[in-house]
Amino acid sequence: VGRPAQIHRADIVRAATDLADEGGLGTVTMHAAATRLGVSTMALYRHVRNKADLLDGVVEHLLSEIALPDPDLPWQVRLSSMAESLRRTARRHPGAFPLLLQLPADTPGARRVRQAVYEALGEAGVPPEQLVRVERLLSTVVLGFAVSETAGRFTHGRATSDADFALLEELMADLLGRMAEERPRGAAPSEPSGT
Amino acid sequence: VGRPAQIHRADIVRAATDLADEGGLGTVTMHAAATRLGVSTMALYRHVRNKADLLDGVVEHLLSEIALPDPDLPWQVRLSSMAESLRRTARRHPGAFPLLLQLPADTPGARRVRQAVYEALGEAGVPPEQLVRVERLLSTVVLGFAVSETAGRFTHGRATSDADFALLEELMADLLGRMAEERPRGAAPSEPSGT
DNA sequence: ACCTGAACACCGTTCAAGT
DNA sequence: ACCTGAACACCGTTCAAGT
Repeated sequence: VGRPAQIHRADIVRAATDLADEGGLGTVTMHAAATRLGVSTMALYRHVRNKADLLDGVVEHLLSEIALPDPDLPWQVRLSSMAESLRRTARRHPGAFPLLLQLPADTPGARRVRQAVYEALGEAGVPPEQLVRVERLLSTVVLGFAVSETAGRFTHGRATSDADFALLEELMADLLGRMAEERPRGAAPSEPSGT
Repeated sequence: VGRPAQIHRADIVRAATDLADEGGLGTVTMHAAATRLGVSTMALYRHVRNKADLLDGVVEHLLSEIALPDPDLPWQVRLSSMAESLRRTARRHPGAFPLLLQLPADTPGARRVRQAVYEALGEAGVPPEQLVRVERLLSTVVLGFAVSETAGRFTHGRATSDADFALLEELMADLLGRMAEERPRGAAPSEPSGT
């Protein structure tokens, strides 16, 4: 009656994330995570509902690593820096990252990032009724790129990836220019910018 | 000595694909595929090297379903029709499709589609030394969209997806316009077109 | 040549039992 | 309250054996 917990949910999530990054998603196992924590497999079930819940935790952990930029920076810089932060997270977690593209993005961590994108897009002049749609499209494009870059569909080196991403950013800047016909704002309209 | 085979690789691949589409990738099991074919689990190992090889087969099967358009059609129509065919394949195989984004695209089936895209892009006026790069970017964008649309990251209906995809096509048309500065070809340059 | 039974080392999960 | 041992129903894979 009243034993202090030896492990916490965050420990298990971290162990699972590390396993995925070291050996791929297939090596993420209740047994392996428990062993890594020096505890029996069954002990995990006091802290996570089941394996699916554990993987949700991993996704949430990845999202929490995406840095939100200073809101006082110009919107182009903010979008661009969030996209870079997402790519860095993907590179840090090549095994676990593909989960992001497959789970419905409706968790607190996902909303946190999305909200910051909405604000930048608003300043960019995207009309409010188009915000949801534009964010969805941009995040799909960036996520798809990051997963491809990370999960092995691309085989070339970093320099090529960076150049490709720069081209993708130009494309997205074009989209923003196209969406922001009303409400002119202080941005140079044809500058290769955001997200 | 000399017993006629009861099952063939194609049967196993089809069974695995059906399982994935009905119950998700997690339900694809050597046991389940064998049961579906009315054969013992171990019989499969005469026709596929292991489970990874089976999943490669599934990817190849999906790629084979992407229809290549008549080469005499205008390049815009061809790109657009290949993209639509890919989306249809994704919708037909929601469980298995995400595999496409994660496996290196270096199989005969992948090359077959890629080659057709190269040809269309060439006619669009993309300079030869940019072909590989542009194709890579376009396929990443379309694949990322199709996986998101299919694997549950989006929760809205078909109409919204179609509208989003139309916007994505405009984006890609912008890219082609930007890449095709030399070698003017017979295309209307600002028409919402390809891939 | 093709298929199968038995076996092995692993999975996820539950439940009663220990402290 | 937290952890564990034993147990169950499942995995992928190998190998010797059947026809």
